Amino acid sequence: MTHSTRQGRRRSPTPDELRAWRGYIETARALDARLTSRLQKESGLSTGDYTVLLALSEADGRRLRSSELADAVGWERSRLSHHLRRMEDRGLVRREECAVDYRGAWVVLTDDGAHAFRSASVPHLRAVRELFVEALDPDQLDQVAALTAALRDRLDASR
Amino acid sequence: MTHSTRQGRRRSPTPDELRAWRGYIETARALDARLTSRLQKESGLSTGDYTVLLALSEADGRRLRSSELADAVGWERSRLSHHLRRMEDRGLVRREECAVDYRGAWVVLTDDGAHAFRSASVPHLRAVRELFVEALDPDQLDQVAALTAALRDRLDASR
DNA sequence: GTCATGTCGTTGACGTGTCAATCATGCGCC
DNA sequence: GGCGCATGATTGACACGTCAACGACATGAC
Repeated sequence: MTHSTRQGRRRSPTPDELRAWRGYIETARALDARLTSRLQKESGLSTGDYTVLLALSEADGRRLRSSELADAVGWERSRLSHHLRRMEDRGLVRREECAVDYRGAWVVLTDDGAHAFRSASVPHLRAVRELFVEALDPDQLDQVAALTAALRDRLDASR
Repeated sequence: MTHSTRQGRRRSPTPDELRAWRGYIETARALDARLTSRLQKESGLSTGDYTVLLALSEADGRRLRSSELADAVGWERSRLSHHLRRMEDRGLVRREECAVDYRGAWVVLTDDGAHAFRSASVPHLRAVRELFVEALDPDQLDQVAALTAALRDRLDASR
């Protein structure tokens, strides 16, 4: 497929550029929704649950301080706090007092949480492979990596 | 950048493949969040509002049936209904009875809605250009189009 | 010690998204 | 006309995300 000639810097995106943009963002959203739905059906977990459980599984003693966990998954504290409350209600994690700094708290992976993560992991990775990895050829996978790096650079540069 | 050799079909994604996946989905989410935040600050609209207003602006008589609008923006009816209630509360759209089919309803763009859309449009398109179009070179824009088409095909095929 | 200030984490309010249930109307069929 | 079913749209319940405000503790200056 070819592209329109580029316009001046002040112009609005061309129709082709807008199509690329819409395709990009809508496909990502659709993929995300599908993965979320499969994970939910197969394991009763959300992608947020999965992300948190993965980080805790890899942590020393299967526990992290709340702020460490927030950094590990790249979430805001408030978002994490809300999510942990829901996960704690379902018995996936547990909060414990932190004797070193009484402002803080440990987030501990429970046995139920560890089990849920193990059960979810294989079908989830299979879904990632089926819907993303296998949809692209090796060159395209490299292109994705380059593209996302470029987009992320621009995003970071303009923050 | 090079990629690992591909593994058998049953294997989990390789670390490189997982990195590509995470990069893809997280970059898309970050971009989406940034665009949403800019649109909100500059115009007081959400991306959902913008999508709805765009579809209505282009419609004959600046009005669409609820179901036509749902198709135009690719949303579930329920989602659209919730969103329209909030937009109606803010005076951006109005619902009218449909005399042809009393089950249905017209969704009508109000003058306030049209004005909000016009004000939002230029800064929003500028943001898309700055954060997406200009971050990529022309080849990469073509690659995005091809990539998303491949991903979407796979998504549709496995539905 | 105490006061100001910063950090850790939670909470409430609210916008957003999904799912299942519901309600009313249209429509074909007898 | 009346019955059954499909369709248009809304609703309620709940999960999720952001923002701003807050309470509790830590820390350094004095």
